Amino acid sequence: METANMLEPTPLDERKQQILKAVVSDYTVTGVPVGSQVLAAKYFIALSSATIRNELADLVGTGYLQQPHTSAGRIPTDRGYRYFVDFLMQPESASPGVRRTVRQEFESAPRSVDGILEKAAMVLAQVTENVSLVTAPEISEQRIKHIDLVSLEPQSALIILVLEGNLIKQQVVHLDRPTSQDDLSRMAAMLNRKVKGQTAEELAARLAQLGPDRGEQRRIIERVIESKSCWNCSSRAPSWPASCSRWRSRRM
DNA sequence: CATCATTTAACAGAGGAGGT
DNA sequence: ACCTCCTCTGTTAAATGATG
Repeated sequence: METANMLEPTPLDERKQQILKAVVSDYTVTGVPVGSQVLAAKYFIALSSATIRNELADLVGTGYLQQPHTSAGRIPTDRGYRYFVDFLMQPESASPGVRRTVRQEFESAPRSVDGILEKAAMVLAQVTENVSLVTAPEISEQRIKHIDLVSLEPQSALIILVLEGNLIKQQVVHLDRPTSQDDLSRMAAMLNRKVKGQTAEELAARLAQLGPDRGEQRRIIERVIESKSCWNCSSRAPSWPASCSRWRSRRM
């Protein structure tokens, strides 16, 4: 993976896009590096191989293609495949049969996140006839949109955490002393000012800066970090459940 | 008409495959 | 190991087309 190049796609003009598309298509079928003459003969009859070589050299320069050795054709890089999938590949619409299967399966799916993930993996494997892996979003990397604190009992409160993408997490926190809803609301307002837009990592750094005298605040921030680190852990005993890691998938 | 950008053909060199 | 053949590349000068 060329991580440095994967960050931002370099814009390509129409012809470079068509050449990249042809290289990826041809290479995925033949498995051999694609040369300028092959491209000129099969895909770009109106262009000379020399013109295509110039374009290929530019595509190598921008990191979309690579050359195994000096006298070989070009093969797509990870970045090239990424660009192909994101911008050049024509998505195929699902057949009526597949649509029917998906609809039926999800109508009977459990309502829990875990159940939905499991059902998604099963349906994907069924319709593609391939092994499938599904994972929940990486919540720990998502930023906080809003925090709310609701009094449950004098010494316990519910933390409601709204994350990017409108994901909502809830956690119960035990308080050192009886605290009114007014106090919790003030604390929530203060927390929103301080932690809004932060990730779990940034939150942990802020936690380290808090003095020992900020007991309640510290406890709440700790709970927020715990909430963000797990997709569907229980509100009383936060832990990473085995089922969370069982389904992992990545975009291509 | 001059200038600039693009495209093309031709050439030399690099590297792989196969034969001896 | 060496040679030959083939394929492919990069470079360069010339041709072509667009623009002011």
